[in-house]
Amino acid sequence: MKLATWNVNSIKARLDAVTAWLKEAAPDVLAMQEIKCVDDAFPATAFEELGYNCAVHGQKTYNGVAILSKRPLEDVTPRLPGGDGDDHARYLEAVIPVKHGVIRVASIYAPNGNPVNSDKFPYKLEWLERLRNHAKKLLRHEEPLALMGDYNVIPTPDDCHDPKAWENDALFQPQSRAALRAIENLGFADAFRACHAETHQYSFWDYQAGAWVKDHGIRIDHILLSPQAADHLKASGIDKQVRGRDKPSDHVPVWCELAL
DNA sequence: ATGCCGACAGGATGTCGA
Repeated sequence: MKLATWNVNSIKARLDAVTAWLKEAAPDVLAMQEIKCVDDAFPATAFEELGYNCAVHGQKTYNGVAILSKRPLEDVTPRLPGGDGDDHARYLEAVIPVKHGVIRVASIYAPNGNPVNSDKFPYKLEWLERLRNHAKKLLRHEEPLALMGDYNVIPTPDDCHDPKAWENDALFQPQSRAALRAIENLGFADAFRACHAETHQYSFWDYQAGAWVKDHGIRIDHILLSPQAADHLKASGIDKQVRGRDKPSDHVPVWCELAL
């Protein structure tokens, strides 16, 4: 089965781009982030017409995550445990039946965290720690699990064009990178990195300063696979051509293929 | 330099993203 994640930067503004990509890429599951709409405004019908079931955890104007799946979505659960008073819609989890058992998937939109000297940065780090705690519990199921989304973390200097340009940014702080590594170190594989040794492969290019034309990107959208999922990993990729189309999101789809 | 672009809410322009 083919799994994908895509920060669409408003599903309302991106509906045509998303349906076009779904038709050509035909993923079994798509985790979306930054849908920027409430549940009732989510264009579920357009996806149902393409054969997808929808699970939505929306929010007005900001954030919002969703999961599309050709197979049924069961045990749909929004929100990470903990974080009293955190009302951001940044996490959605579901269980999907497969041939022999299930796969559990999550759509993740981690906080940006800028500027570093504001309370947004500790919120980012606390959120990633909540994700780590939850991921640790999920691993106890010893089942295929894919934590997919916009982690807002550049893992290494080789995952951006110019590390100097990012050294003061929340996405590249040592604490942010350590928080992502702490999740991976529980036993997750970065699907793209597991399949590709080449560096400077990006999933985001800023709208500003000609970042796309100059290939000044960063790799911040990741698919983390539990051992039971990674054992079936066949391929992974980044559909960067999508960034060159009309009215693009600033992120592109990242996908992986599992023999499940 | 903290903007450049783009989406949103609302009805001008400030907030947010990364």
